[in-house]
Order: sequence, then structure tokens, then C-alpha cells
Amino acid sequence: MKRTHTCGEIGAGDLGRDVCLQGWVRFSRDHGGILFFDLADAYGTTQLVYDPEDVPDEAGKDALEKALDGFTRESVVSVGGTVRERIPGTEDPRNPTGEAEVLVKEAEMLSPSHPPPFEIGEQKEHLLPAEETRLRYRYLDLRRAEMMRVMRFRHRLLSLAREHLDDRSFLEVETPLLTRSTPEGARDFLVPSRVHPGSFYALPQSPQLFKQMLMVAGADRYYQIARCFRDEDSRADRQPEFTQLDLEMSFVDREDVIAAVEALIAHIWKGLHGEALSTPFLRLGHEEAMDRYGTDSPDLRFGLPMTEVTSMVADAPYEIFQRVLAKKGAIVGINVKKEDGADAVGRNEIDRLISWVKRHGLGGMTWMKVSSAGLESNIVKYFTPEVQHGLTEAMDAAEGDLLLFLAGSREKVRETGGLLREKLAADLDLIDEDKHQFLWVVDCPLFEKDPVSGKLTALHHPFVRPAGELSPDVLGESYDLCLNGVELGSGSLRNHDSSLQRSILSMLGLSDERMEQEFGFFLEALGYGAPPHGGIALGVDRMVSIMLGKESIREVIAFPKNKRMHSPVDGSPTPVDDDKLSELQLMSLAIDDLDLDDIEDLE
RNA sequence: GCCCCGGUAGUGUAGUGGCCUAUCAUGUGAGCCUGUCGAGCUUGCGACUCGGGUUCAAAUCCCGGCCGGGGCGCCA
Repeated sequence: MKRTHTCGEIGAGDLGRDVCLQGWVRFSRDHGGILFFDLADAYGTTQLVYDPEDVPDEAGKDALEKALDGFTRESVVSVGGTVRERIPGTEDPRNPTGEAEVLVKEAEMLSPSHPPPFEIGEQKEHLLPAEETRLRYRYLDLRRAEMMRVMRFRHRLLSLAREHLDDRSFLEVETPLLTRSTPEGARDFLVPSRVHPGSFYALPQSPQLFKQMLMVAGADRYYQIARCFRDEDSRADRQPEFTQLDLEMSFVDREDVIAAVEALIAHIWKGLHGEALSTPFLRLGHEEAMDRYGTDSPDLRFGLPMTEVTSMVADAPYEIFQRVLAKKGAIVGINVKKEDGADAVGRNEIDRLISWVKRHGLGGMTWMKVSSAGLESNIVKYFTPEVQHGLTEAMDAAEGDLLLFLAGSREKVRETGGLLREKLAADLDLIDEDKHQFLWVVDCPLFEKDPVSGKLTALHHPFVRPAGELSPDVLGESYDLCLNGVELGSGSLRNHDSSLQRSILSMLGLSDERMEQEFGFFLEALGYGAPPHGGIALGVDRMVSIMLGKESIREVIAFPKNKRMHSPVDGSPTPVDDDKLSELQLMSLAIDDLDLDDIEDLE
């Protein structure tokens, strides 16, 4: 028997037709004579029915019944039969195939299944087995229609991206997975070389240098759906291997790249959601993002910005503020607007917020209520009417609002204020889960100074073009894309001038010798006519998970690693045989009976 | 490296010191049932993460390990 139809396409139009269906037995219902089976495949479910009083071939009846007896849950079977209309009143309106059924005349077991460790049928989220179990039997988990829907959504997103970029002369190029380990950035996954004992490839953390060399090559516009690898601890939105939609363009300025990315995302959005996405996206300077929201990827689905009031209250004889000012600290306010639910924040709630703030390392929090008579609280008396007026103006305070103030070191206040903002939004239910708020954060500093060593490190990566004359404080020609407070992608214009690139690497502490050793090949490439260029890399896993409202990117990756970077389905990583190691001239230090003398003997 | 939460039949759960020979559902085995659709009915099966401790008594309390998850650090 050969399949003639899928389980999702049988309908009223097929009545009377002889068909062959093949798929998985999802549920069966035995009424003591008449039998029902739900046969499922990737496209849908069709009801099979066996009726002992309606068997065309009496001689084959026993064999047919015997075969059907073996149709256990999740076994793969092949059936031949006739499509017929269901008895009136027994149609299933929830199922697109629910008006028809297939009367089984032939049945064959293709592949039996053990009883599955959990149920494959559609079920409520809270009835799902633990993620651990789902990942161990991922091939069964993926069999669920919801997971198939996720995989299709992801596929569609990538198709739409390809379609859009192909139409705009972007060239899809595969860059190597076996690459050079470079000193900057995350920890590398290393691959030992058999041919060059003691030498290693690194799996790419991103195709950054290769795509830039493609620009030198004159490719003009490049993209790649690129797997990237970073050996750092995972999070709900971080896996050791992940996918970037990576692109790069030549002869462009920042606006060109931003516009190209907005058009790309709008195209994807329209294709997946059917509705136009409003562009251009909001934009925020990095410094303002930090000042107002305490993070470089703020969630602008809600308000509650911070307002710095340090200078405004500088002369107020309020001791707590004065102590902070003496230590060159900062004082910021957050206005919980009446319309955001300030009334819901009573004295008890404020006390809870104060202890929450203390747990985050600040001394406390002060507050004022805005009433018709003006500001009210036990500290208002320390502020002159002019100062009160200034605060009201600066924080856009109106009657019914609640003003919260944090004081401490600038970094701590920013950080805690940002977290408080998110906590308030969650507590007051200000986040519209259906809203998708894109945001560009632009003008990030090129460098970050290590507070302990004073050493400069690159905030993004060392190839970002400075927006002005090179100095430790210079801003970069950068643009980070955020969606709902999550960093979706990071892009910039790059340095196409090799001497500028050298200066930056040198400011990052690389000696000429090291620079030559680690990046010489790339600097050399920049010396052979590198066009001005820039690009971006978008996190595909994050984009898909946010668009589908999933809590973790593991939900949108077919075979993800778990928190401890184990692959539950294949059990990797595993130890390997000693002969494999010795072929690579390697010896593990992670073995129980290791005798250090053995190593010394080898030297 | 650190902090927090969790671990009870195959799966999801109830059980906060003795009422536990551990609840319920689902699953699974057997039987019944001719229009169901996550069919129904009867009945059998099946579990306290591991080690140590406290106690007359531990699924329950304490300590440690293992496993899973969230986070900090880390992630140019």
C-alpha cells in the first residue's frame, strides 16, 4: 500500500474515494464491536472506523481484526479504506476532517510503538511532563501539534527572511565552522586538530571577521543563517549554540542598515502575523537608556522612567540625601502615575517595596504622594516650595501620582531603579503581553572601563567604528535592536581603515606583536581595499520565542541543550576512548586515576 | 564559583512528624460495551532522588551529594 492522502486533507470532497493513509495511532476507542482510531500525521488527524457489520471481505475479517488489535498508541500503521460521511450528529466540528471518516478495509502495522512515556495528544500546558522528560524524548515532544507549529513558525520566519534578502541582492554565504580562536570575547569551544597536534580550531562565536572579509571581497551584501557557539553558562535565553540571522552591507551609513533591518523585520512580521509593523522603530541613545531605564535594553511596553533629581534637591536639608550627595551619589525619582495604578500602592505596599529595595543593596526609598494640596509625605517639610515645584515639573507629577526616590551611588541607583521599574510594572500589571515593542538603542560607548584594573574592554566587539575621534570615551556607530526589553541583535558600522582598527586594538591592550599574531590576517585584509561597511546579527531563537510568547528559547529549538549544557536526547557530551584522544595527542586531566607523574614522564 | 526554587507510580499530582499498607487523575494489563472522539464501565498493576543525621517514629525536620529549573558572575 502506498499513501494517497495525508491525515489532514481528508474531507467532504473525498467521499466514496478509496484511500490509503499512513500515520500514528493517536487514540483508539473500542466499543466492543465498532472500533475508532484517530490517525495522525504532521498535517492533521483523520478518524478511522472499523465496523464488523460492514466488512466487504468476510474471509479476511479475522485477519483484519487481528491487525487492528495491534494498533496500539503511537504505532505507525497503514490503512486502506473508503472515505464516507459520518453519521449525522457524530461530526466533529473541532477537526477540519471531522465531517468524514475512513472505513477501514485493509490494515498493516508498519512500526509498533512502546507505550509512550507521556501523552502526545494536545493537552493543557500544565499537564505537560517536566521539561527534563520532554527533552529526553524530544522526538515525541516534537510530535505534539504545538511543537510542530513552533517548528513551522520558525521555518516560515527564516523563509521570509531569505525571500526578502534574496530579493534585495543579499548573497547567502556559508562561513567556516572550524575557525581561529581569538583572544577577545566569550570562551571558545575548541576542536583539536589531528593533523596539527597541539593546535585547535575554535567554533565561531559569530561569523564577524568572515563577513567583513566578504565585504573586502566585494560581495557587497551578505547574509547567513549562522550557527554560533559560546562556551558560557546558559540562561532561559542563552544556549551554548544558537542561531543568528547575520548580515553585512557595503557602502552604507547607519541609517541604511537600520532601514534595511526594519524593512526585513516588517516583511517577516507581515508574513507571520498578517499585519503591518509600524516603522521606523523607536530610538534611544545608550546614555539616556541607562539614565532613564537603568539598562541598555529597556522594555518600553510600559512607562515608569527614572528622572534624575540630584541637582534639584542638592540644597535640601534632608539628611539621607545629603549623605549620598557628600559621596557624589545620585538621587532619582520614579513617578508611578495615577493611571498606572498609583492608588493600588498603599502604605503596606510601599513598605514592602522599601524592603525589596534594601535587599538590592540600597539604604532605602523615600516617597511622596501628589494630592490637590501638593506633595505629601513625612519628608516633604525638608523641601522648599521651589524644590517641590521643580520636582513636580521634572517628574511630570499630577494629582494622584506617587513619587518614589532612590539615593545612592549612580551605578547602584540606576541598576536598582531599573529593576524597581520592572517590578512595579509586573506588580501593577502594566505589561501588555500582546504588544511587541521594538527599540533601537544607539550610540553605545566603544569602550568600557574595568572598575578594578582600569583596563578598557570593547562594549560590543573591537570592530565597531568610533563616531568621533578615538578616545576612551568615544561613542560607537552602533545600533542594538531590542524587543520587549530583550536584546535581539547588535550591529554597527565597522572600521574599514586598518590603522584605525589597529589603534582600537592597541587601546584594548594588545601589543603590536599580539595584534599581529591574533588579528594579523584580518588587518592585512583591511589593507587591500576594504569598503565602508556595517551590519547586524539578529538572534533568531530569541526572536521566535518572543513572537510566540515562549518563556525560553529551548521551546523554539528542535534539540536544545539543558541548563548544564547536556543534550538530554543524545547524552552528549561524553568521554571518548583513549585511542581517539591519543590520535589527537590529548590526555584528559579529568580522570579519577590520573597520576601526575605520568604527565611529567611524558615531558 | 555563588544564590534561590524544586525532586512522590510511565506521566501529572495530594500528602508539613504517627492517621501512609501513600491520594487522585492519566497510563498500562484483563474483562465488558456497536457511533465514539482525550469514549465509557468493572478490575488488577505501578512511586516517596541518593547517603548520613535528629526522633520511640521521617515522604514530611536537619546536613551533604546527585538531578532539574530561575538568577548572579560570565556572555568582546
